[in-house]
Amino acid sequence: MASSTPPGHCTLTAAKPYQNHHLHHPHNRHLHHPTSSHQSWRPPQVSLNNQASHARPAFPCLSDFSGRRSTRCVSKMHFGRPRSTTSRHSAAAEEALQLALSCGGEVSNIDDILVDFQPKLRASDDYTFLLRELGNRGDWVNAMRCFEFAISIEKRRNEKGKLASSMISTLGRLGKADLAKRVFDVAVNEGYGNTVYAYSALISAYAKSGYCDEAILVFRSMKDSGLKPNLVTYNALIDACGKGGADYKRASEIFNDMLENGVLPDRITYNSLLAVCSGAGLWEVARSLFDEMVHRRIDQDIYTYNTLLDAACSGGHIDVAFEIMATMAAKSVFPNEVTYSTMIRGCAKAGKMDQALNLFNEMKLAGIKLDRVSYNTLLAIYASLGRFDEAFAVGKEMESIGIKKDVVTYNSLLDGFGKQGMYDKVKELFVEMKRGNLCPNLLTYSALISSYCKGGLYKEATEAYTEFKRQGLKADVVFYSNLIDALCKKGLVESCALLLDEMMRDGIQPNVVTYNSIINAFGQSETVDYVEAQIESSNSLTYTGGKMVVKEDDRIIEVFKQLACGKSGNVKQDQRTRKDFRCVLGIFRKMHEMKIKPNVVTFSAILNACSRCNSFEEASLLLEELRLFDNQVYGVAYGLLMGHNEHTWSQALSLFDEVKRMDSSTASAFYNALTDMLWHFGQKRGAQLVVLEGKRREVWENTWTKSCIDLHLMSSGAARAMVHAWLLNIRSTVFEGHELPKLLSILTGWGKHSKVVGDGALKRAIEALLVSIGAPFEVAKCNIGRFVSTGAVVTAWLRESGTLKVLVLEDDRTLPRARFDLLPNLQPLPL
DNA sequence: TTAGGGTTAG
Repeated sequence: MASSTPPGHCTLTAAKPYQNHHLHHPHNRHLHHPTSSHQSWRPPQVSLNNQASHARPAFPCLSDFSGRRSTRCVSKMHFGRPRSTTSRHSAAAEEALQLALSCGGEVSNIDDILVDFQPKLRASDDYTFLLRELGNRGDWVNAMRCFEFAISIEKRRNEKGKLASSMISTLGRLGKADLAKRVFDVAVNEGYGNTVYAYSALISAYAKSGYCDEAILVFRSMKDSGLKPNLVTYNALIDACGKGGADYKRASEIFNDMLENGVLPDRITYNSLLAVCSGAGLWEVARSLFDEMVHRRIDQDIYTYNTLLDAACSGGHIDVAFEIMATMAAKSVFPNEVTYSTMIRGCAKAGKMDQALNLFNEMKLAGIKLDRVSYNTLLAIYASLGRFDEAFAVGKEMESIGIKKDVVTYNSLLDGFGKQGMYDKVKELFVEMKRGNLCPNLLTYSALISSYCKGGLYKEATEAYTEFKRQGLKADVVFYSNLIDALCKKGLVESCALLLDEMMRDGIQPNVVTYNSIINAFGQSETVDYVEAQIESSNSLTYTGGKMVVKEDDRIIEVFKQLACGKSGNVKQDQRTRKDFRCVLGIFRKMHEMKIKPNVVTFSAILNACSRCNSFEEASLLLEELRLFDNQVYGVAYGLLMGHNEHTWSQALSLFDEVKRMDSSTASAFYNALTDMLWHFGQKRGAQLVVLEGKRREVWENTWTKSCIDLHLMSSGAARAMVHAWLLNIRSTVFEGHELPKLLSILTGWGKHSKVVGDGALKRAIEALLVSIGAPFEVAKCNIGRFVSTGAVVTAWLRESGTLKVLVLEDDRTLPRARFDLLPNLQPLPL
């Protein structure tokens, strides 16, 4: 029977792609000890060690069945969020600011204003106000000018220190961490920067730019200087752990350090810890922290809730997120525009577009004004769906209320048009955004270059990449993964191997997404020779966490040039299967070596590669070998493939329990891949059992009624197994003496959900199946994605003597003999 | 000192 808890030896966690740790006992064990002091509490612990403390299974379990589908990194941050301050500035400072703002940001003007106002401005308060306000408007040049002027006239060390801290934090908010460091260094050298405030501001500046290592170094040097970190310092440092790669282990170490040093955590500490969990995909830990906050009587605020909701949405728990959102008002924390855009994005990611759009209406009804991000979120949803008219309408509405399209708006549009293969439109928009003086960022170039590669426009890709480098932008793991995926989808695995090599040379560690893209390319690739050699030879290039080999030339340009010339090797068709599978194993080994945990997507990718392979021996050998890495996951796939029903099924149910915790699209991809593989190799009964288990667990929404079966979210194997099950189900209705509905429908869609838009592969597979079993259905006149029949015709067919035989599925292999009597879930289908 | 934009399966 299905168990609600995973087996003891199984550690399926929800960690971010670049995290390799396992999480032990995520639930906070201190919740039941109300008398324990802060010092006795520790945040839920994470271990970097893969070895669980409890008994080891016969085979290790190394997969990370993370349901997390996206990551957050600092490049997404929009800098310069205005800061609300309780200012102690004078009316003269206000006047000076207005004057500075009205004269267009010329440096000479600000100098004149500063000189003119000098007699009226009051020490650090007024200058702090001026430089902060200028900074809030993005004008860091004049803010610096103002700071330097104030420092030059100020004699008191204390006041100079205040100015320096303000300048550092202002630069930090603007993402100018390097400049902030320069200000800090000068301040320390000149004897006014050695304060907790200056150090904390610099830590925060590094945090905002995602430089966690640097923030920690500053923290250490602060301690070395004899300064005692305070609450703000610790909070900023924990924040750095979130923004610099969602490192929960580090965050919890800092938290412990904080407690040991007698600094009590506050609401912001918890909010920052929650943000780390959200970024790391540690939903359960986030929930424990939230409970801990309640228990500790630390008030929750809108940040707490919004971060918690983000963690829930990112973990695929959109229903839980709605439940939490519904409790907010009772705590006098009212959803704001951030709450809504978080939830809307969560819905959109989970494929619940109707709910996402409903939330927009709800937001308007609640009188919450849509802001820049809300509009961009809505626009991105439409753009991602290829609904460009609606996306542009949102853009217009946004502009009509005075919010200009920004770089995020354009990034969404570029991405959307790129995904639809509308490359001319991509080019046009890129020109338009530059004409509007918008500065393309890493995300812009990532979308642009990947789109061009997808479209085979390598000349354009080269140009865009050259421009990207010229801007001084640095590629990150997502940039590379996106590019690698685009090339993999074209079957250019050779080029991907080069890029993989290049990114490691550049000191960027590939993550599970990078490798999953490469695995996905197998079986549909043009060539595998080269990648195999690369995977083997890149042993010496294993990432060590620091800077790696200094790059001599740019291999990305080289790759594009080769592609533009049409140079990509080919391997004879008959050599592919064997090599492909050896390669998948090689990649798996490499991931293991690099401590990159395969996840559920890896599993689906491998099974899909098996489904593209015509050799049962090769596929079973691969799965058998993969059991050495993770027996729970690959043991189930292997067992079902081999027809080992007895123990496999109970293992499978445990695995399905794990999958149940993930979001619906992740879960359905898993079931789709598994059933496809089983169907492909003739394990049709097994495929049907899996698909029915998926149905029982509501993996696909509203799969069937008596009159209709909806297959549009299924793979062809899953759909075919499901059609058999449905027909057997309605057959039992007929034999029980009930009438079938007048009209029966089989929905396949027309390929909207397939990788190739309009491909219709599912429809063709179902059509062939219906023909082969003689089912009397035909394509509906008004909907090419629907097969229809009348109840009477289908009843007559179901009553025919030969129908039952064609509907009941068998496995090609059943070793040993299945013992259905022991397993209630394996009861034969109702006949 | 804390919250909402980009990559894999489908």
